[in-house]
Amino acid sequence: MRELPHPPRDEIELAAVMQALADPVRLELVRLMDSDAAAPCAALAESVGVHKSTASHHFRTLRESGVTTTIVDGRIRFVRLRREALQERFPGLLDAVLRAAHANSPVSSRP
Amino acid sequence: MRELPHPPRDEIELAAVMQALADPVRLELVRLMDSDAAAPCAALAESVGVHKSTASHHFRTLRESGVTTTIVDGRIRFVRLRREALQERFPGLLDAVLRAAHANSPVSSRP
DNA sequence: CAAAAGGTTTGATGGTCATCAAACTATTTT
DNA sequence: AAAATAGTTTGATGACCATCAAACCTTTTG
Repeated sequence: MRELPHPPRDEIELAAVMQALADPVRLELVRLMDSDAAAPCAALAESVGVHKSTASHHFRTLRESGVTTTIVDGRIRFVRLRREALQERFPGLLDAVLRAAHANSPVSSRP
Repeated sequence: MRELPHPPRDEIELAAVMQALADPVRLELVRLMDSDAAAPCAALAESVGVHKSTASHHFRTLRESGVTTTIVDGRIRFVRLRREALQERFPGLLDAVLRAAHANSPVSSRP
């Protein structure tokens, strides 16, 4: 059970976070992470419908920007949002983005 | 005194706004707009130190994403943040970004 | 009218990025 | 030991983007 490297809280950069959250696929991934806090990468990747190498790239971008942290358990990776770190570094930002992301693609409107 | 076209409030897209705010130069521009609500484009462009055609491109990106509105007065353009529209569409998002941008910038501590 | 001022538009250029496929690594299961 | 699982890495490709320079447009000023 080890953790993949990510930037310390005080070195998280605004432009990098904004960049990470500016892609539709990554926006959808963080929306899913917000709803299901402990989904493995594979499940998330399948939900958004991209190739696994593409998903891997997106998870790396999110992690290196400081948005997520990744925990390796055997051959499975769990990704979760760095809520407290982001709240301390950029208060209200993640909450506002998540709220907007949920409003933009409501789960309840699925047939 | 006419206004350049921009997307109506309900058609502003999250990914487009995030994209617009993911560039360091545009982030600096909106930070300046937050501090000085009525600066003409030329002054802002000079503050961030880019070529005027580059500045023009950035102002267009901000306007077309829904972040700003532009008013033409003679040969001068005034750009301002669409605060109410953004607050209604994505509550708290612009505030959080502006707060983060000000905190990140060593120049002045508050608007 | 001519010149200046404030921007926009149009290339051209270099860089970054999202995507997929294929090969690879590491762990677990059979 | 072999196969399956979960992902990463490494190209390759095509798209988009930030930048500047030069020409252009519109409005104001001399």
